[in-house]
Amino acid sequence: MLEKSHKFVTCQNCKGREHSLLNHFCSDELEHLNSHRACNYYKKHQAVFLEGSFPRGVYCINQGLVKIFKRGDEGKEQIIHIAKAGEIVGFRAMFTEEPYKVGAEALEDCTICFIGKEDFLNLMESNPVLRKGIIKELSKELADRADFITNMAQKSVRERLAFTMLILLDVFDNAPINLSREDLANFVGTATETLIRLLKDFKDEGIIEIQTRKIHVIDRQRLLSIAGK
Amino acid sequence: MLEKSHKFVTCQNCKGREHSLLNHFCSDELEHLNSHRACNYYKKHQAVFLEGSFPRGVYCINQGLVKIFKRGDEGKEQIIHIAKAGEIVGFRAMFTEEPYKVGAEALEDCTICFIGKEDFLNLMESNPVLRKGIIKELSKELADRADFITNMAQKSVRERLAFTMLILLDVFDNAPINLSREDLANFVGTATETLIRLLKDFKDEGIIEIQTRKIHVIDRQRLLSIAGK
DNA sequence: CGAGCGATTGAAAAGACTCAACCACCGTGG
DNA sequence: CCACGGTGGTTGAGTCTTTTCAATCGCTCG
Repeated sequence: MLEKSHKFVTCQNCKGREHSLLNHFCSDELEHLNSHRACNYYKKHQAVFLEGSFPRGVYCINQGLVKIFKRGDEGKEQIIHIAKAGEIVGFRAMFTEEPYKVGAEALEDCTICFIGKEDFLNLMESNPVLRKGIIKELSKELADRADFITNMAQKSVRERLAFTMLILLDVFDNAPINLSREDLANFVGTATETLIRLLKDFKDEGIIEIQTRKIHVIDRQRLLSIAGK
Repeated sequence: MLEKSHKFVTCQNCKGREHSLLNHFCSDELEHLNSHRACNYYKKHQAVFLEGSFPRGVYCINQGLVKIFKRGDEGKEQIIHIAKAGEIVGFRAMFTEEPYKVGAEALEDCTICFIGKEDFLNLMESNPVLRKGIIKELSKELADRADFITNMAQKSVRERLAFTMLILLDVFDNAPINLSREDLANFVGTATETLIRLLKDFKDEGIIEIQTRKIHVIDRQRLLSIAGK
């Protein structure tokens, strides 16, 4: 279905937009935005943009999940963020005028709209609300990452796993978490084997249920207390 | 000296400004900026702003170093950044309209100018170059933090120490690094004891020289290769 | 039905942390 | 001027977490 449906996506009918940075537009602006965008279909595992390449615009997720990650020296991925419908990805590097320092890849089949750099910058120039929204968003993410850094530095893998699962609960809208063990490990920042052992612990403690790949969170409260704070 | 000198600080004579976000102003703008600012003296260890308090403006460092840190659940600090002369600190939380998620504290005696929230936002509103500079800065820091996260997740303490020392080499303008062992450990993200042991290793390997508190980097190249990348 | 990749388990080793004790430097007050 | 107390720095030993490596299992897709 999704393979074709991207042809019918518009800003006007975009579900994600309501909760996004682009939610305040009047219908004229919306039409303008809509006419400067092109929707594409991305297959699971397909790259949205590559670490090291130059930004040509921004990507607005209409449907699906996209992981934002960085490769360490040994090639191991560290997942920095998982973006869902409504989120715009790839605009940070655009502002720095440097190549992407992170990569983005579809975690599942996605429909994603592209807005060219010029168009997007013009939009920002003429639209103070969008501008403020973006600045606010950048600032929020900075705070999130300060948190992330602190967690990485001070928490055990078990605590970080709990913390990560809480994030994923939100990303997956309380539906079962559906990620490869490797991606999960790369988000938590641990070895895949360690992650698997800890998942088993959580299962034994009745915090989660596991269906091969899918993880159901049973006891959210418990996760909160393990994650600390 | 410094105790009095803050009374004579102006935007016009501020050394740091040249390399800062506020470097492109014409003399009229500079005068305007200057008249909306107040310079204060901060003693070593004095708080610039507190985690949890509400931003009332921004702090522009005229002289000295300021650590930006976050407390983990057990109260241990994680240093996120060390800001030096010319840097503006505390504007991120201002944009989110939420309390500070990090704290800031003088690492040495400092002179720091304060610009009120309203004034600073007005300045941004009327000055597109400043605005773009800020957005660019926020984006750059996001990329830096993605790096930081990846380092934390994937590098050994030894590698992180090398990486951190390279950052500090810049912060201290290639002068000896002068931080408490605890602060250093809290920047690297490790226990103080572990940090001390690793410093000794570096010393034994001829990479650094230690004078009680001060650390001289002898072999920058070596640090680069240990840090990886 | 077989190949192959992702998931899982086990055992051993390494890295880092904790705790406890000790040292050294610095400023204070007698 | 020196003894004192305190903080920050250093060292050692033991422990625990986490990683690594190797091997096995079991889906899923062609």
